[in-house]
Amino acid sequence: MRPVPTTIAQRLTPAAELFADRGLDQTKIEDVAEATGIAKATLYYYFSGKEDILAFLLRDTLIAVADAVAIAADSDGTARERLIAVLTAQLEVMAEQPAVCRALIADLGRAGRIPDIAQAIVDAFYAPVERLLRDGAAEGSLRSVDDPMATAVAIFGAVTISGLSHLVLAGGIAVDQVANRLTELLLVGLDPR
Amino acid sequence: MRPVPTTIAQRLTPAAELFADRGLDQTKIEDVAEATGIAKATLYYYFSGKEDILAFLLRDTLIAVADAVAIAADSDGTARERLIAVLTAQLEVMAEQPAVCRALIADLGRAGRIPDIAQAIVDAFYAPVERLLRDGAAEGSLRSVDDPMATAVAIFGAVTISGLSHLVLAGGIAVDQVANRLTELLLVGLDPR
Amino acid sequence: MRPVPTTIAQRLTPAAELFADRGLDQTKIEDVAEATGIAKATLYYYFSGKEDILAFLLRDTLIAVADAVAIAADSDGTARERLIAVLTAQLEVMAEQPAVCRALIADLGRAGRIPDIAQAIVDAFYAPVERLLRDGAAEGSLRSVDDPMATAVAIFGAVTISGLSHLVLAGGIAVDQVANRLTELLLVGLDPR
Amino acid sequence: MRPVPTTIAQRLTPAAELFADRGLDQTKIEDVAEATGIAKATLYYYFSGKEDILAFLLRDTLIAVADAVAIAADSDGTARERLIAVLTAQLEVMAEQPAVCRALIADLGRAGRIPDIAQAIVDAFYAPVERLLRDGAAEGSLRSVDDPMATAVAIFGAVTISGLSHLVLAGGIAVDQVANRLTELLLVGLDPR
DNA sequence: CATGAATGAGCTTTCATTCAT
DNA sequence: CATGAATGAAAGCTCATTCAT
Repeated sequence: MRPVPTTIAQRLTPAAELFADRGLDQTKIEDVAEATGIAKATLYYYFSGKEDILAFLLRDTLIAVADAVAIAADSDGTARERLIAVLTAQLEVMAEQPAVCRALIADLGRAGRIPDIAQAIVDAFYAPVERLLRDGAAEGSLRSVDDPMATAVAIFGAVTISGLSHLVLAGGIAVDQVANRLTELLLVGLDPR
Repeated sequence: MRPVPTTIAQRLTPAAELFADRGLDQTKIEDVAEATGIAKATLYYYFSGKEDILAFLLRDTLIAVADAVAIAADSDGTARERLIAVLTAQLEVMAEQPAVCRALIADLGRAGRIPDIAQAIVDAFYAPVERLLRDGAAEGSLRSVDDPMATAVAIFGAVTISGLSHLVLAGGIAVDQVANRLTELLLVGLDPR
Repeated sequence: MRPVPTTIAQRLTPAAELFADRGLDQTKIEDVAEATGIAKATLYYYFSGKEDILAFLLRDTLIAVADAVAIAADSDGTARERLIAVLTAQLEVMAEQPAVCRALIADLGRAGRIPDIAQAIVDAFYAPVERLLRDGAAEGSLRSVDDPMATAVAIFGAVTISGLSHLVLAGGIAVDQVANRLTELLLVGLDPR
Repeated sequence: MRPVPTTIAQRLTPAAELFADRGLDQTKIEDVAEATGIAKATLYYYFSGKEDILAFLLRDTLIAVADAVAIAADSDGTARERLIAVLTAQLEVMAEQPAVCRALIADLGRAGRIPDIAQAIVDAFYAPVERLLRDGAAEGSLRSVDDPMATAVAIFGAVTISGLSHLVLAGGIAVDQVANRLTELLLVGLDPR
């Protein structure tokens, strides 16, 4: 693929909306062309097809997530505190990039099949949480769990589906509120104190 | 739609595999015809199209989930105990119908857009959990949460994404193990005791 | 490929005209559809594409040539007489199927690249002539030549290019006249007697 | 068209290969650009399109043929001797410019449709042979034929198809050998002496 | 003079869908 | 009831072509 000029990359945002609303297959390249104002043939000049455009958008956002998460994960404080910061950071990026995130989650199946993207999901969501779970267990700020990766996956599910649900039903994420509730559920649990 | 004869319904299973593997749009009616051994035109005799076939499969499985969940939710014991039973029941059906469940979750976005199916998801997954959260809070077997529906959504995310992850990566779900880990995460939480 | 029904095969003749006039690439499938009255999608139902349609037509005609030539080659008489009969038969089929033959020769390069067709050309044109050259040399009715295959190729060139030239310039072949002249050139030669 | 600088003209040879191998339509301007190292837009600066590039190459070679043939046709000796010299000269140029010649013959149909080129073919191949046939008949060194032009066409067919066949199958032309065989066939004929 | 970037215009191809049998 | 045959409608993708630099 040719390097995508910023002028093109910037105008691509409306495409995410389209992909999120209708799904990849129900979005015609022509729709993307119309929505972005980029000629169909120009899209093909820079991308190999629809899937490549979606992947480009996802990659971009996943890198943003990974960056924000890395900062949160490497901040000061206990692993417990940093875990909260990480979940909040994840929700924050979802709130900022609603369209791409909806597209990502709604099409999880396909996204997972693009190896590039699958790896980026791991890097942005699973790996940092898993590491914090281990760190927390080691330092005593979090309970030790059997299989940190499996737990990270469950947390990913809780966070992203919650986020998606708010995006779809409420049109946006009240990050602090959602983060608080998720934190309470995941840290304190549902057992009565 | 004409009532689907059992002879047809039974041969439809391979279609779920197809939908799960490639997604609805990447699956041609012709593929379904070939995989099931039912002639293309015959499929059109009973269904209005691909989406209708998928909806038929999803509906079937969602009813199975709803039934199993209803039994678990209405069993004896505290709300806490019944919540565990419900999550286990959900995982059990996922383990029994892996293809349909993969299709359901991988295409969550689209599934949510079929109103029929959206309602069935609510009935099978959200509503019973929400009810138990309320019951548990009332009877004291579960901690009271601010927004039971939001919590139910988070739980749905944790359970289904965990289940999906196991289906895809491990090829199946070790129900008891997964249920135990999820129960621990969701009930006990990650805070050190 | 599906077996092509006779109803379809018969209506295909105008396509040969198109291919002959404009060449394969300058002929749109849509043109073929229009000229034959067969819907574009129906053409794709029976053929894998333009090239396949052309190959079908060529194959058909080459078989006709091969048949006519075989009869001529196996008739009574000396090899010399039968060679004349063969050349005449080749011209006769060219005269009967002008469009396909023009398409064949005008696109010799491409035709030669379809292995199927290349073989059919050998069977219909080269092989029988080569055999007669050998037979004639053996029985004494024809002069013995160094490399009968090379001579067969030269004869093929003289015959087909002559035929093509008449088809294009005169709109048809006066078979007897052309055959006589070619026979004289190839048998008697240009040397003064 | 702008006058083509020699620097450009020289680098054009690989294009002939492309045209010969795939045909004009199956060769993209981009392929030509890549094969020659001349930027696509630069090709458009000097030529009006693909066809024009091919015509340029053909014209060049046809002029070479015409020149070589004119020298042979105007040499000393009987018409019979000069005819042999002409055929040899034709084969010689084919041997020297195999790619262009393959492109010319393989696409005879199209080439004939470019008026410029059609005329050049007549000048290079038909006309000189026809003239020699007439001269030979007049001076008695060649048998008189009914229709010298038709005979010239047949000879053109025998020569070019033989040459093409050797180019394609043997990768080159053993000029003297091929010329000898053709001379024998065309002058002496196949009748036993 | 030469060219990288951008695009308009089409064409092939695919598929969901229908219907006569 | 079930289906093979046929097709309308669409869309992805390609490429020749142009221009600003």
